Amino acid sequence: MGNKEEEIIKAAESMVREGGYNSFSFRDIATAVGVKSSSVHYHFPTKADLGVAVAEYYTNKFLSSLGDPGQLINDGKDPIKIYVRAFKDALLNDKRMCLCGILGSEIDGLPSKVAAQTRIFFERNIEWLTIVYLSKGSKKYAKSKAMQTLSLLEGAMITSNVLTDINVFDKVADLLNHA
Amino acid sequence: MGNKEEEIIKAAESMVREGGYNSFSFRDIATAVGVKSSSVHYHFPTKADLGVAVAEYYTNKFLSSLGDPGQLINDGKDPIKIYVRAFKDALLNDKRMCLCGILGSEIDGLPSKVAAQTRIFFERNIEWLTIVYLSKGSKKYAKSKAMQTLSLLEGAMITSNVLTDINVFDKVADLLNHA
DNA sequence: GTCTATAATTTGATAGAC
DNA sequence: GTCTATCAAATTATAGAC
Repeated sequence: MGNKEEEIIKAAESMVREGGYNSFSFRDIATAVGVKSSSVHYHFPTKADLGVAVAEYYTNKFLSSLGDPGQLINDGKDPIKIYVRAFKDALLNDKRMCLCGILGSEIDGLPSKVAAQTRIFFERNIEWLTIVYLSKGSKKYAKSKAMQTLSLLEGAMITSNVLTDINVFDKVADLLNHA
Repeated sequence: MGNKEEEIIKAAESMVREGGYNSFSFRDIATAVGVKSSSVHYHFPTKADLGVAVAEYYTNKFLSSLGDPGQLINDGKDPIKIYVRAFKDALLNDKRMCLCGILGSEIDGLPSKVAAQTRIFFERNIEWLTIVYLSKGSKKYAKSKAMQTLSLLEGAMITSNVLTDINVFDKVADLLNHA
């Protein structure tokens, strides 16, 4: 991936996470990275292409930050703690929603290929969590637990953001310690 | 509220819930209710005005559908069951996200008065749930539990919508029965 | 209250020079 | 790869007739 491509994707990530897929234009992106909008179109022909690239970039970044669940378990670490921390970091460092949480909430209005890529974020996260819960012994409900954890944290980010109180995230996430 | 105003608000509600605040235009609304866009501006001078009205309308509709929590408790009903059911109804009947879940995820990109009205939805829902959890005896954690329940259900709607599987909602909401 | 007309700006996108 | 120039369509919004 060229340097400019990554710059564009990062600018777009920030803008989607601030106000959603329809909240920014190619000109906004161009200004942010110091080129003209036609140059952005050179790298990403359509807005949907850019949307797909951003969702894919974010998904890979997020999942690789988690590490391999099997490895974490072998190392005696608590993968759920790490998972919760990853969401909180997104909220703390970037002071923003989860990219795929926003895209997910808007999914019925997205171009189909952006919607498809958004779905992949959810599927890969559920896979990751399912492996963890399987290792904890809940054979039958591992996938349900995975979906609960993901949903709770997406919701926690929204509520925390709406109430502009970072402590809300911790209070909500604490449910995972008592379930 | 005039009849046309309500028609406009309902059309806008549907469109926001499909793709967010920036996914529709005054012309879209006008076409949907059979008038010209200038007529929509007559009722709601700016888009932010319409956004506020929609968020307020949705909040009142949702909370009055729940009923009074004290009354429900007195009647020996389970308010949490009713609360979960209200979210599921929104998903089932309208086949759409929670309006304020979408607006909440986009909140940093919304006009400030729309953001403020969105915040009110969250606050009023937390108040409602806090009354319920206080009655169940958890004095210290009632508000935290309220925020957990609201967040879980908002997340459940997103995940269920993204995976286009209504059963996901039930599986996620089931966490409330084991916490 | 709704219409026609229109303004001013923004949008996603393309053609072609350098 | 980036630029200038440009396009057609869409956007929010207003003025004024009916």
